Amino acid sequence: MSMNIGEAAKASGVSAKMIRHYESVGLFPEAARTESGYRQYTDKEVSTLRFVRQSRDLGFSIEQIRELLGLWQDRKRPSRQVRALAQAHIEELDEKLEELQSMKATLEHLVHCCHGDDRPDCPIIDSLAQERSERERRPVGETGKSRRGTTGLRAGRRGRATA
Amino acid sequence: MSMNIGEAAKASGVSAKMIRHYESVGLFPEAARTESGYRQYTDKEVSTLRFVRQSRDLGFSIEQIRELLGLWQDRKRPSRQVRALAQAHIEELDEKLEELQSMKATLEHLVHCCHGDDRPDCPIIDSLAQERSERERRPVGETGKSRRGTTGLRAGRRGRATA
DNA sequence: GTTGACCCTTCCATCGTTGTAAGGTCAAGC
DNA sequence: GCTTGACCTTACAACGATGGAAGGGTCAAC
Repeated sequence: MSMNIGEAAKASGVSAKMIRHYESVGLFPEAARTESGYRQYTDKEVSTLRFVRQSRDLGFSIEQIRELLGLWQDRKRPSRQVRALAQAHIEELDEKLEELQSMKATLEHLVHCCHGDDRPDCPIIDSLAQERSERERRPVGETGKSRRGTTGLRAGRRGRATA
Repeated sequence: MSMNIGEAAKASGVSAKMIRHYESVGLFPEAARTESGYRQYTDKEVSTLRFVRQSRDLGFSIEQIRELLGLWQDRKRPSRQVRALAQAHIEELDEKLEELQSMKATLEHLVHCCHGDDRPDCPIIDSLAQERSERERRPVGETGKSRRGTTGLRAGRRGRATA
């Protein structure tokens, strides 16, 4: 019924490290402690940890999970809110997917063009070295606010892969 | 022919900030300086910056770009090497794509199941709260080395999204 | 009473990029 | 000459989620 952090980690699938981290950023209320300072977890808290883990597995951010937890614990939540959150996340995923797919398509095209032998001639290198007109890059700061990257590969992207 | 960092940034599409950063991590030789310490760039260096930028746009990491730059500057490189680098990167992209697509599919299924109205009943929340057997999660540390996450969404993932 | 498995906190690293702070330089206008 | 503003400099912190290590305390078994 009551367990140390290691056991809670095993039972929930969230590492002890991350349990402490979630507590420190307030995703979790501080756990009860024994006299010697060990954190103690109940089955209920393990369930919450499991909820967090499932959400992480679906790619939700900490902030989104904070909202999801709130909705979960609110028995009167309108399911519309949950659905909207999920829908918004799908759209984020779509943006990332698009960007990755665009990169992949460009790379595949280039790889296809490159004979890949002992000769130095290489369209991949040539393409990377090639100048591109301003028009081929999305202008910087077009929205006024610097748009965050969407792939997670990198922050602050503003271009689009082109062959 | 010779310009300050701001102009080089504009001409290459790499921010002044990042130019300094690339220099500091040794992706670049240190730029020449004026008496007062301002960095000076030639057109040739701007070309290199442009090369870096194009590579970043295709999602190559700094280390990969380091290799690409080496190959670019080696006029005798075998195109095979460039192609292998690109191919490897495509495979990385594929891993990320798969993970994101898996998340998206799960979310879409859940969103589809949720009526999304004023009622609190919500299969999305239910699914997140649901316990999953150990078998449904990839065991931790299966390869001996903790495998790095592939999405960039998060580090150290070990699970797979399931509906 | 020692050993080993666990727990504690704090700091550091990753990755690429942006932001901020606190200052120096330079060219133009007055 | 002096101010102004745009530019440059460095150094530091932040993001996001996680892992790792250092340096210590606790607990149960032997």
